Amino acid sequence: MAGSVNKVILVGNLGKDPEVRMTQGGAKIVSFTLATSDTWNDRASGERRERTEWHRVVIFNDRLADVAERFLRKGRQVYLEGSLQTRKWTDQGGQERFTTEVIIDRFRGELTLLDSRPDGEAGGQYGAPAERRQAAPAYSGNAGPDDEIPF
Amino acid sequence: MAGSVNKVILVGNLGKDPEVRMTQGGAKIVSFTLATSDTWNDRASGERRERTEWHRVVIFNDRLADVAERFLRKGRQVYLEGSLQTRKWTDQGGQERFTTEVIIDRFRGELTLLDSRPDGEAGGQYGAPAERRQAAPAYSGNAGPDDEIPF
Amino acid sequence: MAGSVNKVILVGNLGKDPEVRMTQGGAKIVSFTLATSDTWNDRASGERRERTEWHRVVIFNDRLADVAERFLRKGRQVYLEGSLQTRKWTDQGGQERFTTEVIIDRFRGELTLLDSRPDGEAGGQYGAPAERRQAAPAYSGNAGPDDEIPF
Amino acid sequence: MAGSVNKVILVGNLGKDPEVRMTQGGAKIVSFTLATSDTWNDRASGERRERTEWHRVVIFNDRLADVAERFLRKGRQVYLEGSLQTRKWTDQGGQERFTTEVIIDRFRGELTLLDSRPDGEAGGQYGAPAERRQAAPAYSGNAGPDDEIPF
DNA sequence: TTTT
DNA sequence: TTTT
Repeated sequence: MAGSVNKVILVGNLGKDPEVRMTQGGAKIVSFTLATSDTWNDRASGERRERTEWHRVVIFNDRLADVAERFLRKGRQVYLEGSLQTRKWTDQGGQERFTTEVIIDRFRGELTLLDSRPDGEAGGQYGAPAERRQAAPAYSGNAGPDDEIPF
Repeated sequence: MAGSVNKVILVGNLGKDPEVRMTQGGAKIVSFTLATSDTWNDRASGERRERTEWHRVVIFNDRLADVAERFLRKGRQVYLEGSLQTRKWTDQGGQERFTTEVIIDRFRGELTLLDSRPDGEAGGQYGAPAERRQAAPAYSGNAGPDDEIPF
Repeated sequence: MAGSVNKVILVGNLGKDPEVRMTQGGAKIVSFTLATSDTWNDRASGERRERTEWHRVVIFNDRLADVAERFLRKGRQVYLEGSLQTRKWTDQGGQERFTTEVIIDRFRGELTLLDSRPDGEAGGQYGAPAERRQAAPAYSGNAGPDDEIPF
Repeated sequence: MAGSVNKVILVGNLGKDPEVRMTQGGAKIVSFTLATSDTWNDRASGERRERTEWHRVVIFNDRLADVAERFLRKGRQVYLEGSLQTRKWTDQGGQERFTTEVIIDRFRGELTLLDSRPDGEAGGQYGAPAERRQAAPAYSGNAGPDDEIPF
């Protein structure tokens, strides 16, 4: 392959609080769904139409998994970069299924919180835990190692 | 929605010649699969690993559908931008299935051919039709209207 | 040229209200500066460092120039895509100078407002004019033509 | 800053072989100019117009600086991601000048070679050194640390 | 000049 | 399931 690029850029809002799970090896994996929305005027009717797209995001990168666990909550707006990956799995009936996810792993991906909320007004609006209320609410980072992350 | 972004950027190679179909309304739809590839050294074994990801791309934009039909062929390397869309369909057994595609439509998307081949050396390498051999082999365009496309 | 890509993606805040000017031909041109910021821990001292980068953005696209004029104000957070262009000019001393700008023109570019403010709480925070207070505060659009813009 | 993004994506060709220099601290810095090109039909005359844009790229990331030094040559086509940075300097007359560059540093950036050339046909076309002729000609990497780079 |  |  003469060089390839597989990149997704999303700005959207979390549909729910993220799910956190640990691998047997002790690595943290955080996943959530992110909504993006398009609105347009229908050509025929002139009516305003809207379509919401739901994206499944999975973070394998240890550091960004930590950040996601601490700062991401239902409703929060986020900018992220990841790559597309389609995973095969078998359903209860033994049928092959495919699920496409946006992956942030140790190689690639970024996560930036966009709608920082000052302490006072956060008001549990996003179910923010203690950490978020105390920490700087805006975070930005890429998939690099600890000492190379600008925050 | 306080502003959202849904963007995919891919550089890869077509797995097959594109498929062209027409809607009842006479619009052209072109679809193809695009391969991207990652290679890395496994942390444990140190072995070189490779993973190819296949992306399903669908072009609803009339102009870019034309370009894709004329210039894209199996193996050809392309840069493209589109947006993610997951479509629900029902399989033969009546089961709901989901397929995620990269959409280039009248609103958004770009297509740029990267591996232009001068006439002499094309040699049918990509099954290029007459048009491609005669036309300028590198094309770039976005999803805008006819007179706004830079080519 | 075998296909090329020239794309800038920025999320930042306007340093001032945008400037609007008209060409002799009656086209509207809107320009502003956008701040992006990086923070990181210095490797040697461990101190937290910050650097703000200022980007000069110029919108030649009629539709997005209108949107920018109506909705963008000092402090507002925006996502945008454009392309890089370096312009030569001559200073008062007759010396050649170069300025690099992020261009949104009739061919390419996008503009999405990220920090929509409901009427009630906008509070003149961004000097929002009457239009903004009345209109839907979140806007998203690309450089396409009128009837192809999703808003 | 409530989260910001400063990203440039370019696909273009090197204008010259890259320049390599070392800092006093022993870090390698590689810089080059990259051409991107737009062609369009003029609205008034209908004539085909072309404009080439030159981008100044500077790589501070050790690993990618190595890759650039070894594999990049005049004419080579590359995909890269970096961030915009405007640097102030003083010319011989004591006047302040500004230069905008695309930076790939230890925090952010990617570099992917697009026009891989098999050994046989490279033919010194890009002044490829011994390494390039022997090594896998397609390379892709991001700004992460050694053991996290997929190649 | 923004923002946190 | 988000958001406006």
